[in-house]
Amino acid sequence: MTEQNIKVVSWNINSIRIRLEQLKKIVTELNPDIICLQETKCENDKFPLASVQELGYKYVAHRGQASYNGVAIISRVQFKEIIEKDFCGKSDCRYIGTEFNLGTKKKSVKLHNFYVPAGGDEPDINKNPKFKHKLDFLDEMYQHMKAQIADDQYHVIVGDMNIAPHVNDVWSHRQLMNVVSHTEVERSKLLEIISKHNFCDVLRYYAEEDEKVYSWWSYRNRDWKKSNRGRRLDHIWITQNLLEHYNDHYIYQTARDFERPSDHVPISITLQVSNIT
DNA sequence: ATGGTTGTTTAACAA
Repeated sequence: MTEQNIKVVSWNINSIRIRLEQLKKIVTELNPDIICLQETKCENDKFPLASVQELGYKYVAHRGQASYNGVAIISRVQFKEIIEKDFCGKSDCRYIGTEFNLGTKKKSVKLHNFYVPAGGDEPDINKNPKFKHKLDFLDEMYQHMKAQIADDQYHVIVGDMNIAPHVNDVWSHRQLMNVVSHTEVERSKLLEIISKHNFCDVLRYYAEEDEKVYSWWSYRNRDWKKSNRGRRLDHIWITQNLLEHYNDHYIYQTARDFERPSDHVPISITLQVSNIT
């Protein structure tokens, strides 16, 4: 971290244990102060804490379960509190938050890291309980963030939301409108969380309206770059009071070409925190 | 219209 800026990366790592070398590369290339990870697929006692700390991230908050899900926030900057919450009555480790004190006045900035359920294949709550879980999760996410922002502090919300809300967040709106991640009901629920809480959807806000923005490319395409059938499933949202502190953002598309890559690429935001008062 | 791949864990399951 410079004294001026703080860089936060969000990445669905799809197993932290097999991609530690890639995490190291991302640290070298992007030099983030804080990294939010999803799909760590790693139980708490198997979390590679020492390796992460050797990369320079002394402060670690993580919640994981075997085989599936799991989230982590690793940081060079000390946080003063960890926020843990279960959603939908399940202990499936899809959320973790941390509270920092930043800027000259040591103002509270809360960072929220989400891994929204993918929702299965069939976009019908009567046939597919995983899709119902996804919609229920979004409702609870709405309420959780409503309670969180009641303190009128600074909030950064990141994660794999598993929803591409805008028409140009997918390679073909027409072909994906009945595909889970881009159905009307999911898109409107996600957009409602953003708009009703007055968040800024950073990656879309700083793009042209007709510009395609992707963070994920399926493993099931032979050549992801050639077919370029991407979706913007990963998000960074900030409260309006942080918009004036926005410095930069980045989608690290190069990571999709790593050897044995995750299907998601890291996204980042840089905030100028020195003048937070 | 269908199938395509990956990770965890070892036959499915989830993404």
